Amino acid sequence: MVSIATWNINSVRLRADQVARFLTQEEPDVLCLQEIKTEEKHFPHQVFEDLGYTHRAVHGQKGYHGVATVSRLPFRELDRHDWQANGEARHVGVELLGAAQGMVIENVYIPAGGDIPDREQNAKFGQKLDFLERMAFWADRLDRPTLITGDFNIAPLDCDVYDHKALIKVVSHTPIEIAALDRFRNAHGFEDLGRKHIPAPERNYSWWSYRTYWQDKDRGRRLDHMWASPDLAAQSRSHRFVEETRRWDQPSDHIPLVTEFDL
Amino acid sequence: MVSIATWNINSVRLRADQVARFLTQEEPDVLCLQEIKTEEKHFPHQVFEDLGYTHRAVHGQKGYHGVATVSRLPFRELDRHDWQANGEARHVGVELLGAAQGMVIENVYIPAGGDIPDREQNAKFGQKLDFLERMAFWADRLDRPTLITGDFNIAPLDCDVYDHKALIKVVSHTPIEIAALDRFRNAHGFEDLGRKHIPAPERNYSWWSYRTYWQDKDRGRRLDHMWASPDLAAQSRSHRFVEETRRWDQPSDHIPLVTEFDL
DNA sequence: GTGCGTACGG
DNA sequence: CCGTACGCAC
Repeated sequence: MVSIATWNINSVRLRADQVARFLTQEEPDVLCLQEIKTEEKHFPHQVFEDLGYTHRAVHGQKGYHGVATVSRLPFRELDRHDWQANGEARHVGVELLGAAQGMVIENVYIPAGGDIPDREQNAKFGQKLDFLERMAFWADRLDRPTLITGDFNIAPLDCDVYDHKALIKVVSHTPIEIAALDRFRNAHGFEDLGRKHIPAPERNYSWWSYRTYWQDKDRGRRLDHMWASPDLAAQSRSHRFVEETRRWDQPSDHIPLVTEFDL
Repeated sequence: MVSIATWNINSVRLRADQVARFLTQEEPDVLCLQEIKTEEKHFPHQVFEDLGYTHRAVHGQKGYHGVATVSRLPFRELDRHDWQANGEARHVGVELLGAAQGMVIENVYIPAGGDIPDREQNAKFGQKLDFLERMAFWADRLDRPTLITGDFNIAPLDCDVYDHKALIKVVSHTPIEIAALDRFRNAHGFEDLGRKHIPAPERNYSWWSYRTYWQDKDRGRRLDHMWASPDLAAQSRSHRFVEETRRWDQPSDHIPLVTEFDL
């Protein structure tokens, strides 16, 4: 049994203790972090080292974005794709060794895309769509059991947001983004583990805006995902979202997801 | 018995809980704060109100400087001098009413003066000297029992710094500043209560640089003072500096002083 | 709302 | 080193 977690931590330095608490409590074999918001030289390596997460691939940059994959199983780092070719740190890929030999874990932070869902008016939205197209091109050539996980910044299903009709024109839930995400998924035939294990239309949010935190309206969206190649998906045994982190002090706006695989 | 305290708090909002802890523990009748670093509209009034400090004179500004005098004895606010005439909030004066009728408490935050002790090269140093000259002119006309207290940003005696020879050219301990401070003191005949009660050359520091905090060299300076008119000084019964606040979490770089008067 | 960079003052 | 303000991104 191998368990893999993902969490957009929104600053790994500020929340190093929360990450430690999560790792101690959930004991995943691998944790994929997004928005670490630091260069590797300031990554809190010791916190992970002390908890047995001695294998780490940190792809960081100053202030924004940044991803890291930490593991207590040995792995080999494969690549760091820059699908926008703009130098942003949004991906790191590793291949597990040992017990889970051969499993590839792609950790990605897809661009948020700005506020206006129109590439003429908003270059960031165009970049998000282009990023997804390039990911689709890349996925088409994948030929190994792959888990791609992270913050996709898209809530694809109607039931992935608290109000489908209200959000259909809001970046993260527009038809054009969802179509681009679908092309990417179909390019490899990924299976959406979130909805394999928690079937639609069940509530399954992973993100809540800080701006409406104080309200208790539960205005969530499912922006974080774990997608697996068909053969690997068949080996997934459980999947859960760890919502209690939201109730910790100064929480991230995202919660972690954890999947267990029979391998 | 009336007890008066002074503390450069270095942000009263960030350290409102530390101020509350200090007030609960030491129970001074009056506390003079400097570097509150906030406009009055964001001053944590309720914290003081809840502890019985229902009389407050807050002279704040956005981001920098700012002084406040809080009291559980009634007082009347007298004035807010702007000796630099540059709009900075560096002084507030009050007159105690009731039990301690007639005692005037002048709360002041003298400019730090920049890094270079030369008014040709460093305008801030000139402003500090000018500020002191204007205070001397003002002090010459005082005719009531007055306590002037706060962060004077000058360590006048050789024993008021950890290394007299090393600091003689460092702003806060240069002969020209000390001479200006002496003129101010002599203009009214103030008595330095810190050295009345803790005679030179006894260790008596009130400030340590954040830059050398991690060292434990005790590189302190006596920058905070309580000076009294001769008649009032004769009524002072005890004086102490409350160094334990330095060991609290995220401490101010200054510690509080407390004086008790027999009146 | 909450994070980080930068700039400024100490 | 440690505060605040501001701008930017999400």
